[in-house]
Amino acid sequence: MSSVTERALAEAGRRLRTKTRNREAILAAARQVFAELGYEAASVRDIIRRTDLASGTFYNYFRSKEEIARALATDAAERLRPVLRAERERAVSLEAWLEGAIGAYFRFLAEEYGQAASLPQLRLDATPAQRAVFAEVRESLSLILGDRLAPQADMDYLAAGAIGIARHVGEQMLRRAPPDPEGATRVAVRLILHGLPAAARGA
Amino acid sequence: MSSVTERALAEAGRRLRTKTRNREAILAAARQVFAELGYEAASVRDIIRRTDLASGTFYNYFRSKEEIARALATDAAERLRPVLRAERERAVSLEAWLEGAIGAYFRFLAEEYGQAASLPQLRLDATPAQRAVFAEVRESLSLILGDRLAPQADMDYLAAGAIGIARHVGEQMLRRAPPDPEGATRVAVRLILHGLPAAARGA
Amino acid sequence: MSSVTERALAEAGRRLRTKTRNREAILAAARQVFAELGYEAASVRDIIRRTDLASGTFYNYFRSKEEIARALATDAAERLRPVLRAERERAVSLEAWLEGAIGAYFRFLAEEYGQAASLPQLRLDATPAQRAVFAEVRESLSLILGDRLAPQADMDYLAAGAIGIARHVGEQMLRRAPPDPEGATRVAVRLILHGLPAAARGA
Amino acid sequence: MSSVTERALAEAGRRLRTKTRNREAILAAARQVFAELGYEAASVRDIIRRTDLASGTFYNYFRSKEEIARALATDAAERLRPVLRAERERAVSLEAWLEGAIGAYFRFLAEEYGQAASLPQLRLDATPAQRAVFAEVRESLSLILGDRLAPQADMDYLAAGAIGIARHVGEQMLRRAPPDPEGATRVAVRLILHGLPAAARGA
DNA sequence: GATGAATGAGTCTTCATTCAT
DNA sequence: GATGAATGAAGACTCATTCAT
Repeated sequence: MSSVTERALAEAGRRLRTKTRNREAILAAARQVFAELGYEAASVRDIIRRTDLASGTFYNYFRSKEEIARALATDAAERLRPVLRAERERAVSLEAWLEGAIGAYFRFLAEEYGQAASLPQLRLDATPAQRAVFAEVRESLSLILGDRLAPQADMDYLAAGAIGIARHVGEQMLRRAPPDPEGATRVAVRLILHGLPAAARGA
Repeated sequence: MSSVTERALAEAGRRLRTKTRNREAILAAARQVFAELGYEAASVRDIIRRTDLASGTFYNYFRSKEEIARALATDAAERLRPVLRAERERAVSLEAWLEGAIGAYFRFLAEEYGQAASLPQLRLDATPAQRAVFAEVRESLSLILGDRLAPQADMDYLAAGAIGIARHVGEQMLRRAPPDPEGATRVAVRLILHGLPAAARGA
Repeated sequence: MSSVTERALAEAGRRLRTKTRNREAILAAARQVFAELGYEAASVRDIIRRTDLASGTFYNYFRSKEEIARALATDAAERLRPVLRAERERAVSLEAWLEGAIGAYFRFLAEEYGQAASLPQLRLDATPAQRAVFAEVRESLSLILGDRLAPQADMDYLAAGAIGIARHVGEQMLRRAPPDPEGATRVAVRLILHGLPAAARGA
Repeated sequence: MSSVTERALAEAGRRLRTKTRNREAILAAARQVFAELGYEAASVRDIIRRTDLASGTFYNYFRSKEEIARALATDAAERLRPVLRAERERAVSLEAWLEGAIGAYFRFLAEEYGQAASLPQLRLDATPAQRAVFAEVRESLSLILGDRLAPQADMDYLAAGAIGIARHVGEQMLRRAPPDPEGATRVAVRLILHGLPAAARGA
């Protein structure tokens, strides 16, 4: 291998690594900023200011503010969904599935937003990938409940309720430092399985 | 009473009524616009365009866009809180209180946002008045659960879970036309009282 | 008429006059700037800087940079066309028509761009109104030439040639201070009617 | 001659050829892009994207976008001028000179811009070389007209008229696919020599 | 108090140019 | 000499807010 080729390869490698590093830095900054200010209030300059890059550089990586927001949301949803799916396949009972799925979600939240000075403005149904997560949950519930599901039961309301528990308990968890995914999971699962009085009793 | 004074009084009355009417018109328009577009995307011109007033007039009633948003949130919370408080005082059981409180909340949502073309971006903890609602709920729960509440129980998580159910089922309800506060209340109450499997069974 | 109404009317009148004045000021500034720099190189700030208005004010009068450019072009074309049309109807001979039309065009140029420090970047075929002017000329020529027009004659080339003369002689005229529409018209008409040698002879 | 020297020479030759090839490639791309988009709207990236070079490489060949535009204009003018000069020297009559010069100009246009999807924004007087072409034409006309030129004749207007014909008929020609330099030349020459009525008669 | 045009700071985005490799 | 990512100045445009009438 000629030294010219060698050098070119080394160069390409280095560049690729820099690009990846920059991309990650921008994504991380955007995650924080969106969490703190919300999509609209966050400006591209807010994002780029948290990196050591120049404003124009942002646009070498993302075509627009909207694109990075979508990328972030899609990315989160796409990392979450296979985990939920795996939990569904592994689960032998509603309880087991809830523990797996909610635990995974809370650990994900803690990792993703544990650093952020503030709470994310989660909109669970904005992008296709996010809608897919919602559908995944709804479908898993139907499947696992099976014939315990009365015909007149309103699956949309029930799934909304379960997701509501997970999201609000999750938010509450993020308010604490350090976040405690295990404890939060225990409460959320009990709430969903047995209701508030039972959960309050510590059952 | 001289007729001069009389006339002045009449005049003052008329003015006051106009002021109140304008203020209400602006608040109503803002409620709609914020619900449809969210706080940031909504512009003062969007709001004022839905009234028959001029843009400058907005600032005779509210100091800024932020102030009207806060006023709206506070106003909603202040209308909701006494209702919740009344329900607490009247309630003879957890079930009765939940039915009263959630029913009131859902009817409130339906009235307030039933018209809006889109969902409100509620942030239940932004203003003092909103925080007060959260505290109200938390306290009511503590009170009503009484000694059924194990010492190690995490009241914040539990309240968050209950509120999560109410908010997400409420949002789901708003997606339907027409909204059905009674049905939604029934599901939410069952979920909170007995958990998902029981609610699914239609218990 | 109550003094309230009176005052309101006076107010409305004053405002209307201010609006008209501002609009004219912006148009005049834009005319200059576009002439000096060309459409692309000219910035809205260049335009607004030549008025005593603030940058945002521009957008109270024109939706965009493109719109004002179109407005300017359309406006010029729409002032020119009826004049050309009138000349066509009045003309008893090709010579009379040319003198009328070219004279009108040159006087128009002198008025419109005589002040400008530099030459306009005229694009005679960009907007519909401009195309209409070109069509007007082409049609007038056909009509007036009548059966003196050989069947194989290429009207597009001929009209282009006549217009080329008018535009280049016109530009040349604008380079002189003060511009001399009469002299320029005389040369252009002779050139078109009899060709260069005859015009050179001063025929 | 040592083989080291030989190899160095070969190397130098190869480099020179590469440099020339790259330069030509960039110029050709720029010619197209400027013709299609105009100077301002064209970006250096547009130009470089039509070559197989990298964006930074552009600046090894041209100091700036402005420089390449000037180079292009100068280059065109410098290729055109000797042809016009030769025609002047060869010409035995005004007609012969016009046929030679305009024919050369139209063939030049057809070659240079025939491919372009759109028309060039020619500004015949921007660069020194372009001004030289104008002067060349003006001078040739004076010379050839000789004493047929009345003392009071305005040579600037006359030259402008002739050039106007050539440019507009030339543009018209470029609008047709394929361009027809011979036909266009015939019309332009007749127009200049005898005027519009004669040209229309097909004389 | 009502009006609505004027203001100018701030937003997203583009692009000529530089520079480390 | 070639590469292509980084830079940051500059542009078009928006909008909360002010203010003369």
